[in-house]
Amino acid sequence: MPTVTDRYHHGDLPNALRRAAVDVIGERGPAGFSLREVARRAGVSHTAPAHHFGDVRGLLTSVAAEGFQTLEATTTAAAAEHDDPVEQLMAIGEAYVALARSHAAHCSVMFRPDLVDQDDASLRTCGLGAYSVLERTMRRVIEHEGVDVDLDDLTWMCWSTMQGLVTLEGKFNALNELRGNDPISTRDLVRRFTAIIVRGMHT
Amino acid sequence: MPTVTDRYHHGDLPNALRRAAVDVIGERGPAGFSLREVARRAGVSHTAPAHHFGDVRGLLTSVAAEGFQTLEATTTAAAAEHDDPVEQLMAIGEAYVALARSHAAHCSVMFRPDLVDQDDASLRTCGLGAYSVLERTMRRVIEHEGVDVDLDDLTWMCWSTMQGLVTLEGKFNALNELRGNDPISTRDLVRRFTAIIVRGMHT
DNA sequence: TCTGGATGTTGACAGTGTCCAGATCGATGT
DNA sequence: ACATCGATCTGGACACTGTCAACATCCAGA
Repeated sequence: MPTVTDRYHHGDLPNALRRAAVDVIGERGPAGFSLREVARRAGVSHTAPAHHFGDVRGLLTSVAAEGFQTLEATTTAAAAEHDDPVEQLMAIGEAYVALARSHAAHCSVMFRPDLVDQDDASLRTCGLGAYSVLERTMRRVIEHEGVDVDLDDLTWMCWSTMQGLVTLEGKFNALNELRGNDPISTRDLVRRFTAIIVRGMHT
Repeated sequence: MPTVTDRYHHGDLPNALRRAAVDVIGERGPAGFSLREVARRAGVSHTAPAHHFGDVRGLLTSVAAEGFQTLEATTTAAAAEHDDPVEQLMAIGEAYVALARSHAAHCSVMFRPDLVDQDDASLRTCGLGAYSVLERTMRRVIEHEGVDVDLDDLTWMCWSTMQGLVTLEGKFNALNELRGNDPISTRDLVRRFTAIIVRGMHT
């Protein structure tokens, strides 16, 4: 009985290619990405990906969109475990930095305009979905704190801080080690940063 | 009389290669970078760069280090134009986002572990130099505000927020446009984010 | 002066993305 | 049942890439 990979028509090649792409990026980084290597791992000819994604950029765009989808899913789930809005905000932050670890390949592509088609409709939709989770929570935080501040400002500041933390984490740890300090928990850092934002929104 | 580029020995090839590399990255993005194209623009054979930078990673590492150097220089100059520590902090933030525009090529490489040798000694030195400018100013802010908070925490939060702002700026503007809002000045955003951090450091 | 090391060149090799023509399959209509 | 057509996949080709080895050129110090 032929398995699904033996057949001329793969069956679900797009998903298989996405998984292979994530593996390759995870091992070699986005710079070492190779479309042919991806095809090889999916057990398919080197031109097969083009029929589904057009272009290397198309495949990476699809990976990025998948990243935003799981970001929306995990942050939604994390927020749902708390009632207090501030705790929800912290949980979202923790989920964000956790995702940067568990899905490093996706995250290393999501904000890279040179690798991804920023105008792709599904990418924009998925990005917006992830944003609205944070925005919804931030709205509740603002109400809970009873302050009068711009929702978009706060939402973007929160996202910026988390994203910056993720990209600078390496340098942060390097400096910490250089100075002989104890290693710092990124989760704790997220909580302290979030606390500063919440306090700082009061006039 | 032969110009410097006519001679067998270029004279200052490393700098010429760095400049060419910055041009290429600026036009094609870090993903479209090509060592041969850089050599072509410098008017030199395709293997010449190897003698100065070893491989492509070496050249990009050098570009990144240069980026940190000019970051240190511009933030230092920006801070020197004010006396009030909080104003200095804001000026540093403005200089940071300005650098992301004026030196987009450098910035698109500085925090990319897959493109750059993070263990390179000169890169680490330059990165530390840029960090210490922000740290010095943040120390003054903390004293000025008379609060008792961890200096490293605040410094990294400030850097994270600025860095996140720069990488998310595109998505931010896209959403803003989608909702039909007026375009937002990134400089104003930096000032508001900084103000939140300064307020939030009070217990 | 000559000699060694730094600097730059040429040629080669495997690997890459994309285009093109063709092969194979599955669903659809008769 | 069967022909057909579009979707899916293959193989070959092309220009381009990074790196290696062997060679050429030049400068500086013994």
